[in-house]
Amino acid sequence: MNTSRPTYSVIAKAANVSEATVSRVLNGDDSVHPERAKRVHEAVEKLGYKKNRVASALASGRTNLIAVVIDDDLSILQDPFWGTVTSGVSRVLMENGLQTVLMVSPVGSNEGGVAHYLKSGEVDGAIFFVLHSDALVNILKRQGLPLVITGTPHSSPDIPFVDADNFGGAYAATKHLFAQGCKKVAIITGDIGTTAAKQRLDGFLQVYREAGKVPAKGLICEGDYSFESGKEHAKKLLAAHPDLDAIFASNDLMAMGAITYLQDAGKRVPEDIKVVGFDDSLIAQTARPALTTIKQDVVALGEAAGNLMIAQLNGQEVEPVILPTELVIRASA
Amino acid sequence: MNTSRPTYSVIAKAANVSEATVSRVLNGDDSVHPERAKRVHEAVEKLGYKKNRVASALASGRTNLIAVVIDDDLSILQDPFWGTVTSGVSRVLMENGLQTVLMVSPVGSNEGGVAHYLKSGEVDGAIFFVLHSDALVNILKRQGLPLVITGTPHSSPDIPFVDADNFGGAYAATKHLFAQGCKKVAIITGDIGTTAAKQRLDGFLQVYREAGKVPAKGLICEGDYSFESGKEHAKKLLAAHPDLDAIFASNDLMAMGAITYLQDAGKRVPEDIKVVGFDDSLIAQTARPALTTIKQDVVALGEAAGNLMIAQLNGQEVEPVILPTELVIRASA
DNA sequence: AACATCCGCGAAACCGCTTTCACGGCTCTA
DNA sequence: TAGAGCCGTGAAAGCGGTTTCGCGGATGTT
Repeated sequence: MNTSRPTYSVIAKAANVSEATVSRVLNGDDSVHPERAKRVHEAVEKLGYKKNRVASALASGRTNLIAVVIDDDLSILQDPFWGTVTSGVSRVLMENGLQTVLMVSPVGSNEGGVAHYLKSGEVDGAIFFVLHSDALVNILKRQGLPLVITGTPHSSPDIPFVDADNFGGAYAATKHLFAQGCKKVAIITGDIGTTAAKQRLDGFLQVYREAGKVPAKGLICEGDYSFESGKEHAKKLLAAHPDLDAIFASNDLMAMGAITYLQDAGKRVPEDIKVVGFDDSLIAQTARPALTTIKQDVVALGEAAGNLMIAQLNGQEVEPVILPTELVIRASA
Repeated sequence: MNTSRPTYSVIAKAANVSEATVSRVLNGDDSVHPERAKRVHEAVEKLGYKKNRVASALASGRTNLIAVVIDDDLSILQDPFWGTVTSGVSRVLMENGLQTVLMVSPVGSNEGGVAHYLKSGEVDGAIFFVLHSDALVNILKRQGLPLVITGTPHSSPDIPFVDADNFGGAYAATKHLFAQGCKKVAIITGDIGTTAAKQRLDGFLQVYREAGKVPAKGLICEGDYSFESGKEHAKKLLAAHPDLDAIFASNDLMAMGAITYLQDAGKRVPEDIKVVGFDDSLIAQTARPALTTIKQDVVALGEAAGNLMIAQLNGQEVEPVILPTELVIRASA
């Protein structure tokens, strides 16, 4: 910055008031006489004044920065899911005069760069994605930092979170397969360390339970959300259960992996084996056959997270938010 | 923040030195006697001191914040491409002690929130993605803000940028199709308002030129990077040119759209018509047939952008970076 | 031995805004 | 009409670092 910008002192002189008054006017304190307020506004306008947010942050203790912490390595942003959530968050925050600071890094220990940054009071709040451990979150909570978790936390009941209705989605997907007449329905779960994967498995099991059955041995496989893992488990499933007639995969990518293997193995989808995914991502629409899947409103998820943060900053009590999911029937089941 | 953290004054007392010395030690000024520096470090360690970055920013004029500006609406982050670039940027910046401030918003005018924010000196630099207009960039440039553009700028020759070798990639893709014996090769370009789309078209044309031919009328169509647009143009192409034997699409999504239409129209890919995409995104790998495409190292793109920013902050002269692209041969061509 | 240099260090000003505090002038009550 | 209570306002003290400036002593030069 070579061109120095005006400060309060300049504005104050131009408007013939004190700096304190300038501050009051610019922060919406209505105890200032309208006439003087008007003079201040005019001076601001005329001189093209922009408040220095850093100085403001130092003096007030509010930075207007919210951290979005993605507790994972970089590859995670290649999944459009988190990119989309992030944009939702970012938009809501921006509308409320807050900026989004993005931190993509395995949080792991409580002493890494991210932890350090969050604890050093440079942000007014933090929104976590893909939380692998509650340790840091609990520490921050204790420090009084407003927090929101996207996805269901493991063991921190008192931290506000937003999540999709994983259980309901998985239930609907599995129910749909049963309704199509499938007898032997398998599930490929996600990384079972995540609560979402667990909830989806629960939804799946619930359908079996209501039908008075239990899934045969080997029909429950633990994947890791990757294309390869879908392929691999489809192979194992088909080998162990030649009469398999449906697979519910915990995300679209694994569903695609499964379909790829099944087709290579000479099975027709959906005629021989039906497949349902989860997420309704782009690949679900471009796949052949187009993938039947569970749609989550990902932008809404981000917006909900942002709104939960705003509410907390305003001192409101907040409740966890569970967003509905929806079965999207396409060609694969 | 209820728990108040120690300040320089506390550290200074504990180490029995002045605040100035504490500052010097913590900023790596090696003119301090090792013995006293050691005392400072011990005090810092013992008291768990963390520097307040806001105060530091105010005093030094450096915020350690770099804006990543995506000049588009939210939907853009649903394209994993930008998410991936962002992670590359973020990692490099973080390694250099900088934080990433994400701003997803159509920049458009020079007076919106983003413009305001950038001009108010709260970031040490800005990296732009998907620039639709050079107006704001030129203003910021004039203010002396370090800038990096990801993608080739329209008309700002003096602003450092990073880009993939679009021309070379398109050239390789088209050349490959010719080498496979194709006679009638069409192109579906991206939004021709973007420099990348233009460069890809140029690469395509260059191959024709070298072969001493010109593409027949109607073989060049302008798409918009969407799946639908790929479908639509494939339809038009096939209608106008029943003997078409290859399509080069400017991104994978349009390539997939084209393949989808061709297959529905009873054409076999690659036997009847070969298709090449661009990006090597996830769908290229999951597609059936797997898509032959041009791979760009997207993470490297982000890292290059980050490094260009770091270099500028260090006062180094920087040159634009063009990253190589690579033909990935799969099943579709 | 006398004088110019250099070096490590602390005092203090400063970055630009926020917020407390107290003061002068007014209105209100008894 | 004197005392209490309000209100709009400015002076000034921070917020927590960074950086300039100059001092005292050690070193180097004739």
